[in-house]
Formats: sequence, structure tokens, C-alpha cells
Amino acid sequence: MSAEDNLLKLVEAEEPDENDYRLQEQVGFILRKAHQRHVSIFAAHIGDLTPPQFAALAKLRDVGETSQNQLGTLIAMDAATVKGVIDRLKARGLVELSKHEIDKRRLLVNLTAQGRDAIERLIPLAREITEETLAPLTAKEIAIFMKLLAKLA
Amino acid sequence: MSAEDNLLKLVEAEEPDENDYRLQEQVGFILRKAHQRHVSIFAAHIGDLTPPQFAALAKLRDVGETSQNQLGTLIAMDAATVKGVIDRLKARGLVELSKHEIDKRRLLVNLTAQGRDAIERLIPLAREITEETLAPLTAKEIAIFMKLLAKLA
DNA sequence: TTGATATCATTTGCATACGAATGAATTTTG
DNA sequence: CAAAATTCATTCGTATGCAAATGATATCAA
Repeated sequence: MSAEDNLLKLVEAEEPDENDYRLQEQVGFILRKAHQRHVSIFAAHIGDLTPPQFAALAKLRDVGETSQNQLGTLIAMDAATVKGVIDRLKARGLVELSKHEIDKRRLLVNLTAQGRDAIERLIPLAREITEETLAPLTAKEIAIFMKLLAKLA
Repeated sequence: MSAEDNLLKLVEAEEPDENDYRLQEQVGFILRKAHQRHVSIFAAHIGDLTPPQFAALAKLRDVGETSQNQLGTLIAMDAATVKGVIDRLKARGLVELSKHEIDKRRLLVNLTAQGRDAIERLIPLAREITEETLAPLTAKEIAIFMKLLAKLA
């Protein structure tokens, strides 16, 4: 191989050929597919609630009454998104809303008795969902994957 | 420690306490956050196109003219979703549609000259997006992560 | 205290994402 | 061949997800 060939190879290694972009190998594309698969598994186990709705109930169970915005922060939803989620949970009687006594801007959210029953009943199913989502990996791989995924998120 | 204590520990290990469900540690929740972060990085680099729109253009560049449904399969979008994406790309002159001569059900999609220019121009930015998304990981971690993520998706 | 800022919530507009229903065209099968 | 099943595309309804604009309230600072 000539010196020119070696130089060419080096350049290609540093700056990949523009023609060689493989969508299927990009992290964003695979992340989107993995997320889709998870949502599909979720729907198969819990048909009458979406993952965001479940997240809201699960977090309210953790922290008790909070403001809508604060809840949004805890479950990684912006104000506009969390409003829709809470509205739908309220319409189904799973959460109740009240005004903050002191700070009149805040809208407090809390579980109803029915909402508490629902989340307690659903948590075992949620464990199964996590398990099934991770089923393609071994226990060791799961440990590694979760650590790295957390770093990315 | 008594024999009873050991038995108790064993049972707890197999069937975790129901009170101890941590949303923040569930794979679905973190997957959703990682995906959100990626979309945000994407938007910062490529403001005038969404990841699904980019995926459609990139895949058309790979495979050339295809039917709308086939394209959807290739980029993991159902028929209803891909229609919206293609409609918007068409409205912007980045793709063109035509009828399949033989199979009258099919709607063929292809890049326009403008669409081809756009995707060629954007691919280098997409490389940066992938890089930035993976920036919290070392090279070795990236290799491991991508292998495991692909298994999950 | 008051004027500038910041926070909480809502609304609008746009873009995925998918289930379900529908209709048209093609393929399979009995 | 003819009926049944499948495929391709569209439409509708519902649910995130986020940017931007708005209004109400609260906090900070001069």
C-alpha cells in the first residue's frame, strides 16, 4: 500500500464519508424505537392509562399534594403537557384539584381515594412492564444499561 | 440473625415491597427522558426539521423512491403518522408524490432536488447531534450502550 | 413602596403517535 | 373463477410534547 493510500485511510477514519450515514445506527433513531416498544408493552399491560398518566399518579403517591407545575418538574413534563395529563386524570376522578391558600397562583393536585386505589393496584403491573421491557437483556446487561441510560437522560 | 430473619430477607428479595416503587428508576421513565433530551439537542442543531422528518429524508436518500407505507416501515412509523410527516415535507417541496403505475393503491414518495440538497447539507449536523447526545459517555461506554440499546429496540 | 423580575398556570398552534374504522385495490385460496 | 383475506392509504379521535404568548400573582431590588 502506498503512502498516499495510508493518508487517505487516515483522513477517512477521522472524517467519515458523507455517503455513509446510517440512520438505523444513530442513537436518536434507536432511542425512539426503544421508547415506542416500551409504550407498546405498557399499553398491553395497562390499557386504560398512559405512561405519563401513570407517572403522575405514581409521583403523587410518593410526594403527596403538590402544585401542578412542581409535579410536572418531578415527572419531566412542561407546564402545557402536565396540564392536559392532570385534566384527564381529574375527569376520571383519580386526582382532585384545589387552590393554594397562600399563593393564589398555585393549583394543588392530590390523589383521590380512587386514585390511590388505582395506583396501588397498578404498581405490580408496572413492575411486570419494566421486566418485560428489559427482557432482551441479561441481569448483568440490565445493570450496565440502566447505569449508562441514566447518564444520558 | 435468626432463621426466621433469613427467610424474611429471602422473601423480600424475591417480592419487593409494594411501597418501594421508584418511578425515577424505571426503564420506561428514563427512556422517555433520554429521548426528550435527544429531541432537544436535535432541535438546537436542526431547527427547521423534526427528527421524524429528517428520518424520512435520510431514508429516502438511502433507498430512493418507495411507497409511503414502505417508507413508514423503514423508519418505524405507522401509516397515519407517516402520512402527516410526508404531507408536511411535500408542502415544503422536499419530497414529491406520484402514483404507482401497476399497483394503484400505492403512493410513491421521492426526494426532490431541493430535498436531496437539504438532506446532504443536514447529514453533517446529524453527526454532531449523535455525538452530543452520546457526549456523557466514554467511547467504550458508547459501544456497550449502543449494543444493549439495539437489543431493546 | 414601587417598579422590574420571576413564577404559576392557561391557551394556542403545530407535530408526532397510534388505535380503529373505512374504502380501494391486490393477492390468496378454495 | 369467485370469495376471502391482505395490503395501501386515508380519516377521525385521543394523547403527549413543546414553543410562544398572555395574565395573574409573588418576589426582589432600588
